[in-house]
Amino acid sequence: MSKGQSTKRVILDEATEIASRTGLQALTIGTLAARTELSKSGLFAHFRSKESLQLEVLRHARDRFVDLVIRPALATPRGEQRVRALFEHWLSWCRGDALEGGCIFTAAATEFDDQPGAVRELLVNDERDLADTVAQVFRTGISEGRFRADADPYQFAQDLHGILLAYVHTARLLADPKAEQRARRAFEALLDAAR
Amino acid sequence: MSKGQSTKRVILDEATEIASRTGLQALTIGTLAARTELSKSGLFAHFRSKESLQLEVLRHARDRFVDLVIRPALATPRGEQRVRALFEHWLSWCRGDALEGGCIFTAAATEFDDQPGAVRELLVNDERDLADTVAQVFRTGISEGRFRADADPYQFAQDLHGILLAYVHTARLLADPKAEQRARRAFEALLDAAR
DNA sequence: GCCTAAAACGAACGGTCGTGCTAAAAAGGG
DNA sequence: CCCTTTTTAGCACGACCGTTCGTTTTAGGC
Repeated sequence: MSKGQSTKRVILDEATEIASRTGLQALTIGTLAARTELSKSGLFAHFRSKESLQLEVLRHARDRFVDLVIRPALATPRGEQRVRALFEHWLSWCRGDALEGGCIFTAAATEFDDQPGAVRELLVNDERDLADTVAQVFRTGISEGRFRADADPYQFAQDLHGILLAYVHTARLLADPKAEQRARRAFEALLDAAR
Repeated sequence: MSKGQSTKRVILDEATEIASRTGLQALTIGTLAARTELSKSGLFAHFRSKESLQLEVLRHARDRFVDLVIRPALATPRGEQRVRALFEHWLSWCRGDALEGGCIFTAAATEFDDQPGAVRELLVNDERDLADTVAQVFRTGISEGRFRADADPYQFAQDLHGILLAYVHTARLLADPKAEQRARRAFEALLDAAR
C-alpha cells in the first residue's frame, strides 16, 4: 500500500470516529487536519471536496459495518440462528463497540433525510441494502420453518430496526442502563410473534 | 402581547421549522435573520447567545408537541383508547403534519447525544418526561384491565418509541409508502402482546 | 543515489460564523 | 404629543469555514 493510501486510511478512521460523535456536517476539515496532525491543505488534497470526504467516510463506515455485522451474521447457520446473530452484532455496533460515537448511520440518516444530494442518495442506497439483507435473512428463517409462512419480511426488518433505534435513543441519550435488556426482550417478543 | 414578544414568536416559529429540517446546529443566526427579514444583530438581541436560541427553540417545539400530541391524548378516555390516541397523534407529529421537517426531537437527539451542555440536558429532561408520560398512560390501561398486570410500562414506552423511530426512518429517508401501514401493524402487535 | 512523481505544506482567498457596541427607529404610557 | 423604554439596524471584530495555488518535502522505482 502506498503512502497516500495509508494516510488516507488513517484520515478516514479518525473522520469516521468524529462523524459518529458529532455528525457528518460538524465534521470539519480543519479539526480533522488537527486531529490527524496534517495541514489543512495536505489533508484536503486527498479528497477534492467536502462532499467527497463525506461520501468516503460513509463508504468507509459501511465497510466496517459489513465486516463487523453482516459478514459474521451470514457466517452462522441459516434460519433463526442467523437472525439472532444479526441482531447481536447489530446491537454491539449500536452500543458503540466499534465506533465510540455510536451508530454513524443513525446520525447521518436524521441529518440528511431532508437534504437532497449525493450524500443522501448514498445513505438511502445503503439503508435499502440493509433492509433487503435483514428481510432476506428473515426469509431463510421462514423457509427453514422457524417462522410463519405468512410473516412479512419487510415488516420484520422495520420492526427490528425500530428496536435498535429505540435502544440507541434510550441508552445513549437517556443513559438508561436497562435499555439493552429491554431491546433483548423486544427482540424475543418479535421472534415469538413471528412463530 | 408586546412587539418584542410577537416578533420573538415569529422568529421561533421559523427557527423551529428550519431546525426540524436541518438540525439545531445547522440553524444559523444569519439564515434565520434572512428568513424572518430581520437584521442579524436585531434578531440576536432577542436571545443573548446561540445556545439560548437553541434552548428556546427546543422549548417552543416541546410546547407544540404537548398541544398537538400529549393534551389531545389525555383528553380521551383512560385505558386502551388513550394509548391509541397517543400513538395516532404522535404518528401524525412524526409524519410532519405540524413541522414540515419531521420530528425535531429525533433530529436533536442524535445530534446532541454525545455533546454535553445545556441543550443536551434539556433534551434529556424532555425525553424522560415523554417516556414517563407514555408509561403512565399505559399504566392506566393496566389498571383498567385492558393489559396484563405484569406488563412493564417502560418496556412499552421504549417499544412504542421504536415503532415511531423506525417509521420516521423508513418513511422520510427511504420514502417507503408502506412505512405507516407497517407502523400501525407493529403497534397492534405490541398491544396484542400486552394483553 | 538520482530523478520523477506523489504527497504534504504555507499562505491566502472570499464567505460566513457568533458576538459585541453604538446609534436610529419604533412603541406606548403619561 | 412628549419622553422613556423597547426594539431594530449598522458596522466591525476575530475566528473558522471550504477551497486554490505554488512551493517544498518525501517516496520509491530505476
